[in-house]
Amino acid sequence: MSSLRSLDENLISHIPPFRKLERVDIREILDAATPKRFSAGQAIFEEHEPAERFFLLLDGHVRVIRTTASGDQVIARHIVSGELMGIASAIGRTTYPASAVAIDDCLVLFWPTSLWKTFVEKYDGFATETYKTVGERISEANNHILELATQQVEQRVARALLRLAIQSSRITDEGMEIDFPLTRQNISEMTGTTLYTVSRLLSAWEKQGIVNSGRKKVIVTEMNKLKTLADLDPMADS
Amino acid sequence: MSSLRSLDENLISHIPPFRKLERVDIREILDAATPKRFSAGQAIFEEHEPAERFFLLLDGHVRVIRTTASGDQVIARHIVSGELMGIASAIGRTTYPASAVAIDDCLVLFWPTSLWKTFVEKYDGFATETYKTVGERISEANNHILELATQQVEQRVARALLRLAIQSSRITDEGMEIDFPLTRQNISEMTGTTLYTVSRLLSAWEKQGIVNSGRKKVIVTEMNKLKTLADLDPMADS
DNA sequence: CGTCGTGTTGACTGCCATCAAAAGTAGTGG
DNA sequence: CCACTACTTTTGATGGCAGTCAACACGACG
Repeated sequence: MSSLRSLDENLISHIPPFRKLERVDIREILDAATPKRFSAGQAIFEEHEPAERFFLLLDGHVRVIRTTASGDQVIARHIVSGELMGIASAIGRTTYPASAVAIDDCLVLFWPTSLWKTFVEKYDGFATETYKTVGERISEANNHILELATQQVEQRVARALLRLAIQSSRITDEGMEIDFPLTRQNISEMTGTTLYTVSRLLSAWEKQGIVNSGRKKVIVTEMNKLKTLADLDPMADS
Repeated sequence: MSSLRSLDENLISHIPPFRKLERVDIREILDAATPKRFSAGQAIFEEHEPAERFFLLLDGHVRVIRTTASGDQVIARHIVSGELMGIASAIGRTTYPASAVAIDDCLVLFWPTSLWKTFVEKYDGFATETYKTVGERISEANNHILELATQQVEQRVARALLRLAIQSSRITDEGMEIDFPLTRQNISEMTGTTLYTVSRLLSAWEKQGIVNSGRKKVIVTEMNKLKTLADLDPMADS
């Protein structure tokens, strides 16, 4: 609708960090933003790179990835539309702590990191809201640690799917379908296991009618049963 | 030396978040602080409790613990003298995300959470420095996730000991002795394993002359060998 | 129709959790 | 000073969860 030179204010006016701002402020923020498209598979930023920009994902899905010295990959989180990313500057970092890769075609806005300070000082509520986001991500990370340290693979995979279904799925007549391509390998990288084990679990769950999965696709048909697996499962005699 | 009513300014003047402040400011901050002692084993604050205070550890060691629904405990981190803790307010939380327990006798200062905002606004550099701390803790958490997801128990335990030795040890003629009581169970809770496995590892390492351990005590005698175990260990034929 | 990425399954292995029992170490109070 | 208790540590025996390797099936896409 609007040209690249003049982004529509409604694009971001409802998104938490900007929600409390006046139209004028939003106008200013948008005028300072650069929009950019990324196609599926493209890297938006890379780990260890100087954090010269911070981003807002307007459309699409992004995977946040860390890689070990030995080449193993771990998926730290998924970013969905409306979330900020690459906000290393917020926490005094000068490089990105992880890589971000577009899962499907994405539309993002970005700003130079130098503007972060301005945003925080000038726009009331921006700081508070983004630090709340940071806080939530810390909680997520800590929960992840707790899971990895104390739970079995089955529970971890169940939880990962639950989170994805809640965070980013569309409802079909079959159930909740995770709305971006997701392979067994991806799931294994989210849960610290192998693609083989994930495949076996999904096969088993498919037989029990809990999920319905295919190539790069997972539909959760029975949330409740999946929740049972995710919690202190009383270990059904399956 | 100084009475409780008038804390010495040198107590905190060298600590990062306060380092850049004027003496007057430090005076103000100290006058608003309440000092308190905790004896070994006492809880300083508990998970889920409303975060009414934030703390500065002046002396002693503190363990930050999270507990699962099923009763498993995980040690998230250790706090050493000079660190802030319970800074949930910094990241928009209203409750503590974990419990803090005094490992040995501790001396802390605390302030009501309501002062956080004042500190951030009034004292230049305080915000920047503390957010840097937050950033470091996020990195730690993410590294921990990476380890749990990709490494074997042996490497994780080696890394945990390395970190402790670097972060909080005194040098003796035997080597680097971790300077607070630490049991096999504690180590297992840091690394997502069992006390039995930790015991076996330490026994093996003792035979190889890498560590020297006893009841609630660990001395690292060969940092380099431990580092080898912590990294991509090329799997010696031990 | 061939190729490549993805998914499935079986067979095997091994790391590490679990259980059990005994030995070592502080700290206590008689 | 010693016996007693509680906690911590060690070590062996056993079993199972899940990783690894290999082979094949399936589906998408040019």
